[in-house]
Amino acid sequence: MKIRNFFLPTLREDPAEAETVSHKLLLRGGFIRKVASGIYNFLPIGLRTLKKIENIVRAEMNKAGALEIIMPLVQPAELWMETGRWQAYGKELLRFKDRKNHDFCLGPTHEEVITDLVRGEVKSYRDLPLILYQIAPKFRDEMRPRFGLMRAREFIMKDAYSFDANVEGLERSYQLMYETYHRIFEACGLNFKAVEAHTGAIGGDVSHEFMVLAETGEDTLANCEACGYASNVELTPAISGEKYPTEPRKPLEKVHTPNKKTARDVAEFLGLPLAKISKTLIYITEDGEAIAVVLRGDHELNEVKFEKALSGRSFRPATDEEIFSLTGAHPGSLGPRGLSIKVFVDQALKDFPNFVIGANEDDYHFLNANLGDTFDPHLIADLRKAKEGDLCPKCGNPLQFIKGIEVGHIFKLGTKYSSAMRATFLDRDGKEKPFIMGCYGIGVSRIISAAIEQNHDEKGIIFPWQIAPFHIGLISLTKERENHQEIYDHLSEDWEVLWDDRDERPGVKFNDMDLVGIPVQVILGKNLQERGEVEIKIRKTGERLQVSKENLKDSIENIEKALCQSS
RNA sequence: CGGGGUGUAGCUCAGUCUGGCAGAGCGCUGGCUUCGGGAGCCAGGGGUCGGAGGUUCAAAUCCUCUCACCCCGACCA
Repeated sequence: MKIRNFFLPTLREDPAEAETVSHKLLLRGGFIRKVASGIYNFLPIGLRTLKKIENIVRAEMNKAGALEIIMPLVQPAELWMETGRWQAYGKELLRFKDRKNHDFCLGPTHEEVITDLVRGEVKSYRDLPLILYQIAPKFRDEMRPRFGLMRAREFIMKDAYSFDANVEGLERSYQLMYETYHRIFEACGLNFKAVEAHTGAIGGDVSHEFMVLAETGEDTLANCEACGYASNVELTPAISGEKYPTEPRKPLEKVHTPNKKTARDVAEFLGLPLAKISKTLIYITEDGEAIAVVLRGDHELNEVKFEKALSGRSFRPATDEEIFSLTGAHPGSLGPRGLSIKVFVDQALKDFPNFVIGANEDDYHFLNANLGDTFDPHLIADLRKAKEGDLCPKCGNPLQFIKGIEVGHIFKLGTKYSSAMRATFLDRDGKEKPFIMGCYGIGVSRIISAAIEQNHDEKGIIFPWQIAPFHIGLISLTKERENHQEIYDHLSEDWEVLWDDRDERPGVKFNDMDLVGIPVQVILGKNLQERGEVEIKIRKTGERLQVSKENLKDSIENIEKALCQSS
């Protein structure tokens, strides 16, 4: 492709609307343009990258025996009512009416549609297992779209759904997809990790997330180098390596702590370590019950664990007014002693001697609180987030905490949707049974952002070879066009080449080529005419080599191999 | 939805406090020179100052309402 015939509107300056690296570079490199918040045009070079990823995903899914289909973005409310998600899904589900006043929504996911399809067509265990997938736009009306393609409202997703006759079949399908996902992300040249994850709104019990490792990731992963255990931190059991000293229980002592609101303030004021100051949080469940949660001052509540402790009931923080009427104090002086509501205590406080609690009286705390003596909790459980220093739940070695971007998520759904929608088949024993389902998502457009977050420098993007919009950027610095055309044709036999044939200054061409992240640059300068040599620059390393025209293809082949191996 | 911020040329932004001719750099068009890391000079084109209403002799600037976008939080594949 000659740039003269291409559409590549690059920007010299960072657009004001972008904050993160990938968002800035996607706009500057002419990959995307915004249409509305969280809604983007893909320009030619952006679409090329998207298609590269799609094709890798498609090839691996097909290899695994999955069958590609396309389902509609617009879906009727009736299907969503069958599973109850028309009510349950919340405002992310964009609902509207057609001209006949019938309710519809834009599909944020396709469990209902696929289950409806399969229940109508598949009647026998003989037709199972079946894995269907699509690569198609999704719409989720995110309350806060951000970071360009990272969290868009309209985005491209690969979603696959498996149908099996029994749990053993689901296990096989799940495992197949787990392995396929590894192959997909490897084939994309990404540095990633599969972790145990929370199932969220899709439902089901077991799930894994696939995380692209990048410092700017929104998720935190706990990783054990010793045994390979890895989980999303919202799921990681908090296992401390700390041993509490056996210390005699001292008598409870009320102290004046004027205007000391945070655990940190109180610790400083009392001259005690932060860990010794407990904090009490008040939450209200969806059915209106107030619950107090007590944690060590240096620990944070894990909301996923808390929700499990509430048997899945959702909750919200209590307002200051509610807190005052429940405890008689304001936040900053709350404690578990003497409360009439249920008290949940994080297990880190078990056997923790003589800690500080709020007195439920403004500006007062108690020293030397002890579980059992000072108050009796209704529940002692693992409620806090795992943190630096905690131990691997599998092997007991210290965990590492790293940041990641979620690009894939696989779930075992079981019969959640098939039962609700009465999607059944006749099994070998002649009995009617609901399909055992799994679902498997990949954020195809998000991968572009994740790849850039993981692979860039101050000059721009450094695409992995496998998903680069072009393999070779050919830069003409002199006017001998016929010679250059010949090299362009020659390279195009084996690779996708973007030829900068513009009448621009060299600096402009170099900077644009660096910006858009094409892995190999071939620079045609004076040496071509004088000595028959061209220069190759490797975008990732900055390495430059002079090679003769004759050796050009061999050199690039070697570079290609090296780039594909290292990533 | 709560808190904060920004809307002025295609892009980045100044001008708004203290009302008085609509600005700069980059990009764009034409010309001359330049040509291995975002060139120089000359000449040009380009604006409902986000929108509506109000105050005023006069509004980008002050007031009211409204819309859009960005950031933080809550939420989430």
